[in-house]
Amino acid sequence: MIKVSLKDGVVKEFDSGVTAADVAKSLGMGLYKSACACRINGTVCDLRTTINNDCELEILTFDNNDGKKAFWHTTSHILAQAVKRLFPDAKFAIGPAIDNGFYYDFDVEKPFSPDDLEKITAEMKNIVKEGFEIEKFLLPPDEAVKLLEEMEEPYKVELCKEHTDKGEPISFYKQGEFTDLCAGPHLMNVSPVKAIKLTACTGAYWRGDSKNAQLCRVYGVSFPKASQLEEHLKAMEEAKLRDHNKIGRELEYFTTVDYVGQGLPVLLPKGARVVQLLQRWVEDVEQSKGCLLTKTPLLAKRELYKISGHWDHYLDGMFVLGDPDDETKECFALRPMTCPFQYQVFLNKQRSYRELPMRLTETSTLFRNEASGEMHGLIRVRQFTISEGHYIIRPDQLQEEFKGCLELAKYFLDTVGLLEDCTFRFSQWDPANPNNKYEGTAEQWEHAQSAMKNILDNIGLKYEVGIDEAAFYGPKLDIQYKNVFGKEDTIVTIQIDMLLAEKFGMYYIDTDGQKKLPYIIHRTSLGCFERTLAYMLEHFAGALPMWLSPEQARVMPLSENLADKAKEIEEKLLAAGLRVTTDLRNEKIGYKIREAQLEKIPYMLVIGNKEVEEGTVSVRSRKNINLGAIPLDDFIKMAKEEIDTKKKD
RNA sequence: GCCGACGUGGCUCAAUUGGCAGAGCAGCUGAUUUGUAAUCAGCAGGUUAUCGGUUCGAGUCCGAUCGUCGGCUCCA
Repeated sequence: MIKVSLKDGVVKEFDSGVTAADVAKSLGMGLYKSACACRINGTVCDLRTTINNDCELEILTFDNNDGKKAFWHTTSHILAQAVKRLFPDAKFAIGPAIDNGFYYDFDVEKPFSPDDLEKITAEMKNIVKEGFEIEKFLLPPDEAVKLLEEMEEPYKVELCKEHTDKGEPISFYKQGEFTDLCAGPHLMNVSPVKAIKLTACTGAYWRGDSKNAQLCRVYGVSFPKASQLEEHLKAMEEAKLRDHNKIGRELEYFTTVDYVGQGLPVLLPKGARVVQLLQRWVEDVEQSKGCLLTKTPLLAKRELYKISGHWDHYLDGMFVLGDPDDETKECFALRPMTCPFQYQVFLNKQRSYRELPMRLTETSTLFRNEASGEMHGLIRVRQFTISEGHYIIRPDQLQEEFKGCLELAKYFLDTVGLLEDCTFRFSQWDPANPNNKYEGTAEQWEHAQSAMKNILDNIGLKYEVGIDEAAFYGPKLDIQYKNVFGKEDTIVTIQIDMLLAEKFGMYYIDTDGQKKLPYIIHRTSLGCFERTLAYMLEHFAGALPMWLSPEQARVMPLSENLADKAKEIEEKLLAAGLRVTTDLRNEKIGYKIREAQLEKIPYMLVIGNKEVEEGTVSVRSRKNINLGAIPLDDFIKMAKEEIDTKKKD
């Protein structure tokens, strides 16, 4: 007999060799039926896993993330089975579960059309009705390869061969006539997959390398119940209503113009105002924390980028003015990064260790010639302005300065309401990167990365590791944020650079009178203003906090007779430093309110005869709360407090 | 750059198998002088993204370009 520890400390005894599914069944048919996978001593496994020793066991249902993933992974196999039936020539690549569903990559002559996807969905439903049991079997590596070769699945053969040198058996899953190489885990049966939706069909490169063949990737999502699928699709639709690319245009924060160019948004007065407010705030806070503001050129000669390494590593990403290959003529390029420009401030004269840390900061406009398919609203653009900084430090100052950068970024992100949804990624190099992306020696990289790891672990920061996500000169701590579609981008990055100082001959005279190389921390504090604004628009669904609202209050007289009084009130509010307009149009109050609500104006101040007599304003907030008549001075006081405290909603 | 979807007044959308480009909102003009999410009437607004092709005839079919959206790759 073995002892199995279950949830809440319950321990039950079973015969050795019992499966996790048997244990689930013994706990109740309800649990058994809804079980998707299990966790044995912390490892996610199949329910068909046999248990031979004492262990901790958790049964995972669809409510659990790992349970969901098993459910979705099985759905991806059902998708593959349906494709095999309808398109026998399709070759199969990979088909994993992802955060919000699953996908499967196929090599097909012609990408699937929306019509094809409908047919495939119908076939998937048939397969679910056929109710196949899912069986797992193991083969020795050579037999596994042989089977996949017989199945004429070249991609699978390639995947399988990578595991053969370990000598361990290779696992396969089989449902009805369909067999797939797979590590699992999977459901016991296809039947629970009741509600399926194939959401998209796109291109994706084999092994994520654009040099490889492009495959046809089908995305989908599935649920045990139709109602859950409906809820999910509804939630997706609602998320799209917060899309900054939609509301940012509707609310007149920005626009784009075909003949200006892709990735070159035009900030309209409201967008420009918010960016201005953010910039002033960031610059002021940074300087109060010991940063020195710089203003450096937006372009430079090719020679500067040759020193920095950007010419070798980043030429494709730069806007070059002149012929880059004609060495006899001057050639300029718009700057894609601030680093080499800001270093010139340090290089201006000989520096002492006493001057370090030298914390340089700049509101820096950058230009990157991104691939045409990459642009997205304000999140991914070709010209953007970033709160960029380079801290030139002594090696012994690394930990403290790095922590300072992180604290600063967290303060900014928290104040604008985005920190709670951020995640942290420790981006490391990949010594095996095939494109010769990284500068420096393995020793230098190990040194920089272990220094960063120590700092992160000392702080106790929770982070994920991203291999091959580093900058060409050093490791990064990336602060990541997801847009309304679930796509993740970097909002803030803090990087340790032990390489570039030497390239630029940046030395300081240390206490011993010797020239020493400093370390450099590259960091943003609030990231790029356009991107941060985009995320704020999504987070707040367009209703930016009062302190950042381009228009904080709107005065609305009930009739044109009160226009003079309304203007007087507007003047007082403007004098108090509030951003206010007056709606003098000859319209009903309901109409004016409706427009102000749709524009997300924080406060609407209704003025009638009663208010004029009393010296009050009737205050309505955009949260649909009528605050009633308030003395004007009291409203000003209330508004100023909300602004001064940078209240988040 | 690659894969897929898409592009009709400022916005949201119509326009039968290829057969007169239309509506609501917004705008302008006038009336209305208003109490917390849309007052009424009139007027104007279009080389259907651009260029080319097929056709008696193209918003509709074909090709190219530009742009938008979702992925891939890349990246703040």
